[in-house]
Amino acid sequence: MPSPPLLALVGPTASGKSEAAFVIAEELDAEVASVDSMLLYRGMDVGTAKPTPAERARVPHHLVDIAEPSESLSVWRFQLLAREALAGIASRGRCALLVGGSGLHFRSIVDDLDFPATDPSTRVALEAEAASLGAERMHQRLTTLDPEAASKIEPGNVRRTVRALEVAAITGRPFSSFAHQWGQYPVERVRAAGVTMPPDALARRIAARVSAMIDHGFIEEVRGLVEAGLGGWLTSSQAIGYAEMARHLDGELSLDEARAAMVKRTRALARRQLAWFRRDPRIRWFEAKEGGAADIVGDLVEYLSG
RNA sequence: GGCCAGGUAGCUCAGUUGGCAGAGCACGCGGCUGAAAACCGCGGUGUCGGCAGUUCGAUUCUGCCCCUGGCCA
Repeated sequence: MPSPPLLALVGPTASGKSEAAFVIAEELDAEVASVDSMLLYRGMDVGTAKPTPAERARVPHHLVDIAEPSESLSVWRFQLLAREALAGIASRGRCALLVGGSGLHFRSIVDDLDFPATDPSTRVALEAEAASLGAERMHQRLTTLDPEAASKIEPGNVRRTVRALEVAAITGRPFSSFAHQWGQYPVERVRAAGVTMPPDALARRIAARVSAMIDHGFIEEVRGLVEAGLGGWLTSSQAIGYAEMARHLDGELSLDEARAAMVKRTRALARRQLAWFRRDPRIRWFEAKEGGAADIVGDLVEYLSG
């Protein structure tokens, strides 16, 4: 890890992180490394509230627009690319400002998580088994193979159960043996500021942002992506708004229903993001009001510049 | 004004032959290592419209009142 600690600005979606990040990065002469699982995809701009090219020309942004929506960029690959990006920033003698709300991606950068390998054919076989046997039977099998992992994964969670079985099958090691660092949060690695906001203020910002997206070409953006093949189990097709708007274009949902679903999912996302970051003891929290993180940028700069 | 239907959780409603009120959604909380904006789990938050009456006990039965919707004037 680079000797000046990594700087980070985290928090729930719609809290104004990106906006504040420009100012902070300029103040601190930093480059932004996005920690966002959806900003990775090219062409998904409006619905992800991606900083515009003009904004990104002002301050260099990394880990944005590095994959096609038709591919799924896993956390594992994100970690590799993030390390490259960070090395590049360090080689320029600048410091990196991590900005985003994807908790696992954040930890993949600051905590050197060791993601065990995957194998498509093993995965497919296990998924087929799970489909016929059911989640509980797979979970029972995991209990005999890796009791520790099984105790942490809910019996109804097929996806994680299958993944744990897959890891055991390919690596010969129990899935749980890869999670050693999970409960550790090395403080020296990162200086992180977190943005919170009163729940009702955040809810209003989310509703306003969803409406603004729809007014600024989101429907056209999704139409184009669907025509280009977005759909199925692609990561990109599960992004909030894209799934709902595709259904609207299919005539399954009215525009108002799609809008309401977007707001609902975004609020649920914000809650989960907060739950994720809340227990990271490294994060120093700053409460913003209706105006979002931009209004408290002075405090953020002061803390991050240490 | 008359007749009918209804008033129970933030919303839509169920229910109690009279015995501490319950579903879905919303909301809150939690978990998380190669799909993570994914995936999974936990939690009922309440003057049962108001005031009287009957009763050991009323959200439930009775009376009056208030409110909402529909139909008729």
